[in-house]
Amino acid sequence: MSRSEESPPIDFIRQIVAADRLAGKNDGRVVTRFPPEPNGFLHIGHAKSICLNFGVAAENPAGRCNLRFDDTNPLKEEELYIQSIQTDVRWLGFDWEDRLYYASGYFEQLYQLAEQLIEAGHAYVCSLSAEALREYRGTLTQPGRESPYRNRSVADNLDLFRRMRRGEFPDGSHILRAKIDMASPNINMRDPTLYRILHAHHHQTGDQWPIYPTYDYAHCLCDALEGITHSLCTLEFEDHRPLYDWIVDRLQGSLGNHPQQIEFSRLSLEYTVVSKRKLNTLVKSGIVDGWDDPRMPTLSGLRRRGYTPAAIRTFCQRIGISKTPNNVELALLESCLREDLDKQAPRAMAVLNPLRVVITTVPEGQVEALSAANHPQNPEMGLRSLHWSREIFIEREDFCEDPPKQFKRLVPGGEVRLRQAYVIRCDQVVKDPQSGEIVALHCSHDPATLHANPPDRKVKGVIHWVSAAHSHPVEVRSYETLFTVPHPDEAWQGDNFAEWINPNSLTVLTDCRVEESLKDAPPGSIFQFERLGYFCVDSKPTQGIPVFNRTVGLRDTWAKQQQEPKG
RNA sequence: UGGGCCGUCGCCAAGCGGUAAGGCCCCGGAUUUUGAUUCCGGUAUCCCCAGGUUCGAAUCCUGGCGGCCCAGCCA
Repeated sequence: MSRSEESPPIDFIRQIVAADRLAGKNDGRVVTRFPPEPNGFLHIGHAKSICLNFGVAAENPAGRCNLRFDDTNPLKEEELYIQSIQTDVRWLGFDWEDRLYYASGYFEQLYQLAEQLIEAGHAYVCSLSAEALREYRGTLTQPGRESPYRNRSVADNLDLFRRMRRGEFPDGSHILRAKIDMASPNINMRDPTLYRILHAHHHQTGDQWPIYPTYDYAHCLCDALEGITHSLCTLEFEDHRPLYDWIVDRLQGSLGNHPQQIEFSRLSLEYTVVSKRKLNTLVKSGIVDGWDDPRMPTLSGLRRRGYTPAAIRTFCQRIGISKTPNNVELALLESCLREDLDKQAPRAMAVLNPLRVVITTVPEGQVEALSAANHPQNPEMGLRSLHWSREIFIEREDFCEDPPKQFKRLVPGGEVRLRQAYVIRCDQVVKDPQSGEIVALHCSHDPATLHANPPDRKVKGVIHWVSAAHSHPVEVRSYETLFTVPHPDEAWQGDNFAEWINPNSLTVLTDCRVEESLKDAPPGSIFQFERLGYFCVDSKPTQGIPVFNRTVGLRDTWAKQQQEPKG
């Protein structure tokens, strides 16, 4: 565990957990769960919940966190997601050991418990249509009305419910409802639906069930059945807590424990959306390449982009846990990323927009081996070799004929250091006679400057380079945010999202060169291209030249200065 | 005009009646063969507003204002 992950901050949830343990509540046990619905890929918002739930468990002696698929809606869920979710949670660095559960694994128990509720007069079968049900519910400001089926006898309810289970009724013809209070100011308490008829194939239970429990009914009971002590969820479930408690209270005799639901605010991140529905729209509309497109905030997208699990964990720790509505700046995520990558990533040189440079002082055919440190601060990362020869490439923007003030790169007649190599001077600029475009530079090098600075003069600039003959062609994909506005969730109403899509979210550079040591870098491996940023080898197989994804740029104070209007 | 929740620096976020932590961003400066990293230093007399209680309030009380969530047989 890295330094930045040493001491998790004590947020209000951890305070409650600590106080409960001190008070001896739940015999000191701390059991949490991460309960995703397998209807999409996990994203950065889920990471917050995963880090919280697994984190709280890990911080407490004998604490445990279960992974439980909340699979009560077969219409929306798929086996595919079950696999990807497990991959992502493991990748993030968490382990549920042998505690992998499914809400569907409790279907029989949930059914029996429902019969108990009916027998105790707490639930009834309602035969109102969906539309009628809506009318009877009332509105935010007006109370609802009691269903005409509300006072069916226990025997009738039991009979009907059993027949629902046997599959005797068509979808939508009946539901099982809790008998609570149609006049409650909390709409969730107006006789909420517990079971619906759905003749649908379930990815886990097959065609065993023609009825399925709702979230409100299943979630609290699964928690209780698993011995969850602290059921952590996002703020929108706050209004459901009275129902959660109501159900568990009615069935307490059969359950034995009563988990405590605690809500925290969900993550919202600048310039991105974190809603499965909206992410799905981006995928379906072809705006992105898939759920793992490097621009997506999904864990699979972030992984492909080059984000590390440690960076995401640190991020989740730094944003904290609270109930405040938030919109976290991208800068914080990127800062966590750079912090981790700076330590981890071996350095290398790559030129994204090559400009040919002929070193006239190096004879044709001469090659000199140079060695370079893989990390400037960490000698343990070793050395690699580079080859110095007559023709090299430098970055086009590292040369300027008419430089702005403070420009410390290469200019006509001026000197710069080539990183890990010699100081060169630009003697001649070669232009295309037709277009006037600069096609090459003729430079001379100072052979005394390999590991030493010239004693008689100061060379301010250092630029990166690759040997023309020894470097390899690669494609580089550079990314920007998917949206042009910092709060796309607010702007995105209905299907107007196209107007907020950033047309420059992907830039493909096909004429890049990387140094020789990167020739066979495996997919997923990540490097710092010096002076440019962090880049990783794309993990999707490609035919043709290798593809590098730009994970994130280096902090660039020069670029920032250039953009700013003077004064 | 129903109910629930939230409001501390540009963005997160501590604070739990004793006189505003920290991180990110930002601004200086030092070191640097990455305009990177690292390192120093700076940045809320004030905590949505207005009253009140108190020797003392961001923390307690009252009243406002602003924001978010809820009317799926979704989760």
